[in-house]
Parts: sequence; structure tokens; C-alpha cells
Amino acid sequence: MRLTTKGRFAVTAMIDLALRQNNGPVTLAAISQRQQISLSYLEQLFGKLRRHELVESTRGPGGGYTLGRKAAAITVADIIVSVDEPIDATQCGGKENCLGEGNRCMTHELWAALNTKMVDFLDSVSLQSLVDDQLAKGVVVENAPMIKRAISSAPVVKPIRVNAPNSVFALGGAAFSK
Amino acid sequence: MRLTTKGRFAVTAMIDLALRQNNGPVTLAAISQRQQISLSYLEQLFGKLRRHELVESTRGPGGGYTLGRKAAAITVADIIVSVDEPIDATQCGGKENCLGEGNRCMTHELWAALNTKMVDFLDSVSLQSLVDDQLAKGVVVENAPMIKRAISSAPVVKPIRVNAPNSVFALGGAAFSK
DNA sequence: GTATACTCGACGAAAACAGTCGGGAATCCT
DNA sequence: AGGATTCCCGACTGTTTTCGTCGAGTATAC
Repeated sequence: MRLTTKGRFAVTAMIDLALRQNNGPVTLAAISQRQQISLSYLEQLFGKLRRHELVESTRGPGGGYTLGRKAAAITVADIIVSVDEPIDATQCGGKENCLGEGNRCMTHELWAALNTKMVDFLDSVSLQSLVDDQLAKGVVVENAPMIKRAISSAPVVKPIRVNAPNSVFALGGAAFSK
Repeated sequence: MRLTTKGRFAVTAMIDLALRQNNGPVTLAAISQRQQISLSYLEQLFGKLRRHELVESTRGPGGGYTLGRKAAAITVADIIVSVDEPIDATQCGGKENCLGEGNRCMTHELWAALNTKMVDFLDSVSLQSLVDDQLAKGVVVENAPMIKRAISSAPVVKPIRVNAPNSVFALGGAAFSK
């Protein structure tokens, strides 16, 4: 797992989205303006978020993005993992011979341990909690109804979401970060 | 604050140091061998750690590094902040006019909030606790003699660059802002 | 049909990362 | 004094990531 500014952008955008999706789909253009993130960059990020089913898209006028599930069910870890596609790899790649000295693979063990701590922590922070923090700080969410698309009546049956794949974090302690 | 492999290297090296400093100063050459981190790179990292007073140095034969204060008084956050210096501020750089809309500077607020959480967490993990974890896992710390003049002719095992730049650690930067 | 908005891939500049190199300075041991 | 250690430091390099642009394409609404 990696924590980069890219991840931060994604989290920021997701909060913006969570704050405003009540009015219907939120466009990337709007998020771009409010959060000062380039539209094209957002498109990249949301492409990944969508493929990870954290958001859903609606095309055409009045379209945009909405959360793929309740904000309370999305964690910071989910978001970061989605955009920072971790490349698994530990030095020894699972093998035991990290230079066969006595304390072999201490690095491996260590990173794994630290990484677990980090992931556990980030997984304990939900998007909803961040949204609540923002609201508590008095962030004003303007209710600009503008051109609103009729809220789709029947929610489409979604493909079964494979519950947050373990493998995502199963870097084998590849990374913690950062 | 950022969490990168650089930070991980630093944490790893600090644990190695903490585990062995009872025998007197620990040389970077020794850490380099044990942890498979290039000596020159360690020098860079320890230069920063020293300037942040997390370690103290002793020159000359028998010299090396020791912790600047007790392991229990050093946190992971201390280490990471030391090596990952440049804290680029948020976009608005403290100024208030992040595009003066209603919710101005939400990004700023937001990153600050998340960052605080991260820092608080990493600040709650002491170097000592990581050392204890290692000891609990049975890492063997060989008791090397303090005066090691005699073994000076030990074969040099130079860290060999595995293939592409460290595909192992190449998880790359993860950053968290601060 | 046209405007809106997402979708996708390729490209690129700039920064950060990971590591190297070469010299220098302090210290210890003959 | 001379040599061996070991830290100290700045400059340099190559790769990866970041951040962003551009252009073309597809689905949808009106």
C-alpha cells in the first residue's frame, strides 16, 4: 500500500463527491473547480475508482459520478489502494533466503508488521467520518440544483461486489506507506 | 509527511541500530550488510537523522552511530519526517484565497485533517515497540566484540543491485502530506 | 443533432526516488 | 607521523512516479 499525493487527491475528490451526491451525480468538472485538480487527472483517478467499484458513473447531460456504496462502507484504505495499485513485491518474494544470515528477512518481517499497522489504521477511517469532520468544521455545501437529472427510479442490480479483496493488502508486507 | 521506501529504509536501519547499539557504536557498513541497503544511501539517510538528532555519530576506528535518545522516545513519525523532509505545504500555502468560493481551501483543511490522523498514529509507534516486536519474533542479535580490529579483513559483500532498481522495494513513494 | 459528460490511450515535462562517486575530515592505532 | 577507519558532504546519474495535456470516442438527454 502506498500513500501518495495521488491518493490524497483521490480521497479529497471522494469527500467532495460524498458531500454533494445527494443532489444527483456530481461531475468531474465541478470537483475539478472546487478542489483545484485538473480534470484530466481526475478522469484518470475516477477511472480506477470506478473499476474498483467505489464510484458509479452516469453519462450524458446531468450525469456524473455517485458513490458506489455508502460512505460509511468506504474506507480511506479502499480509496488509496484503488488509485495506487500496489505492485506486490517483497525482496525475497516469499522465498526464505533473504541472504541466509541469522536474522534473515528481518526487513521483510518488519515491513510486513508496519504495513499491517498502517493498513489497519487506514481501514478504520471511513469516508463518512471524514465527511462528518468536514461538516463539523462548517464546510458549506451549496445546494445548487442546476440541471438535475431525474433520479433513476430503479437502482440497477449491481454485480456482486467481491468483498474487499484481501489480496489487495496481501502485499506480504510489501509496503506500508506512506 | 510522506511515507516512502526511503522512510522504510530509515526505519529498518534504525531498528537494526537500536538492536545492536549496546555493544557500542554501530557502523553503517554493518547495517548495509545486514539490511542490504547501499552504504552511500545509508550515509545520506543518517546525515539527515543526525541533523535531526535522532542519532549521534562517533568518528574513527570503532566508531559508528548510536541512538540520540532512548528508543522508547523515538517514534516512527520522527524517523520518517527526518528523512522525508520537504513538506510542501498545501496549494494555498497558508494563504486563504484558494479560489475564494464558499468552501475555500477545503482541500487544505482536509489534507491537514487526514495528515493529523496519520501523524498521530505514526507518532504512537515507538522505535522501542518495533524492537520488541523483532525480539519477540526471535531475531538473533549476535554479540559482536566491541573492538573488531581483528576481523577487519572480513570479506566484503557488496549489496548487489537486484535487477531493475529494486523491484522489491519499488513500491515507490507513498506520501502523506503534512 | 447537438451539447453534455464519461472513457480511453498516448504522450510529456518535472519532480522524486534510489543509488553512485569522489574527495575530505576526524579519530584511533601503531 | 602514517595508515586505517569511519563519518561527512556535495555533485552527479538513471529510472519511476507524478501531474497534466491532448485527441478521439461513446453514451445519454433534450
